[in-house]
Amino acid sequence: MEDQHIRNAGLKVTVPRMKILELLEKSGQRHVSAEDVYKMLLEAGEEIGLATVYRVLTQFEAAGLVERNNFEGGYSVFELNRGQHHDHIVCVLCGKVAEFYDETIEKRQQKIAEKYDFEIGDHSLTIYGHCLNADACAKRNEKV
Amino acid sequence: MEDQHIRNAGLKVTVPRMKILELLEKSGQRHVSAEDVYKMLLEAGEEIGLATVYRVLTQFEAAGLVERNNFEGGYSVFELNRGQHHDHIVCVLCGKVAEFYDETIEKRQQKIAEKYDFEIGDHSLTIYGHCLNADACAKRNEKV
DNA sequence: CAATAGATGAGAAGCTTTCGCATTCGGAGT
DNA sequence: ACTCCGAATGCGAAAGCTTCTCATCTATTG
Repeated sequence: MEDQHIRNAGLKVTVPRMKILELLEKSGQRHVSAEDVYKMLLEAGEEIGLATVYRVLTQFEAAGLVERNNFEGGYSVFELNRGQHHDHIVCVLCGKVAEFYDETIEKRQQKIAEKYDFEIGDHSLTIYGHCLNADACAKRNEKV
Repeated sequence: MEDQHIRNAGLKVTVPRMKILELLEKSGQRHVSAEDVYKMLLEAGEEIGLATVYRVLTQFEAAGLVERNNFEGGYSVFELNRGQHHDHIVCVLCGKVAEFYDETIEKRQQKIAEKYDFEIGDHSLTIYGHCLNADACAKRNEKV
């Protein structure tokens, strides 16, 4: 159950925390921002403050429940930590994110980290590019 | 000459633009923020506005003169585009940045991009980790 | 050297995120 | 169930980075 995850993190099981965790589970592979979470919960009729969303997401991150990614755009996005490590490829134009796992890159990455005296943490590698899927990207191009 | 670079970008050759470009050249491999540039120029006795620094850096980026990186920390850092492609490994604690180039990763990266219908642009890949160099990182740990 | 389109600086404003504080709530012990 | 205390919440204020507005100034062209 979700409440155990929260309890294990040393946090009290509260309505906002449960709702946020449920929402992240429902979001699947989608990467949501704090604002997204806030708005979705408001629309779902929940009474919640934006500050709480930020606080809870930060706590969940510290507890390893969620992962935070700072892609281009000036804000953070979050996704549930499902235990299976993966990296991201992000479109710098439309913000689209795909997840991938590549053993070769994983190994080379490790070598490079050693060489430069780094230790790789959880979320570690992001490829930036432009996605060629016209739908999403075209829209952004017009705005920019 | 630097002024030709600016001219080629379709921009007027002005004092602020020249000073910013010179400063980036002097900064070498260091990754500087807009605020850094602003303060350095002020200290050097230049009369310049922060808004101008942001504007010029954005224009230089669009012109391919500089590269912008959004590492963790909530702000952008810039470096001169020297034509030689490289990627970054960044310490999420102290912000230290190292540059590297790895042919193997470069190829795999390309494959992954194709697979997910992406096109890789200029600055494309960032590895995040913790640097093990006690000096810099220890300082940040105290603050956090 | 004059005209004009473009660039600048200063401050206001925008956006994401954090902080401070009074109020409310979860959960351990009775 | 009841009480109590520390923890959590929501709100508004505030902080940090970045962009916008606009009046003034400047680089370029003829």
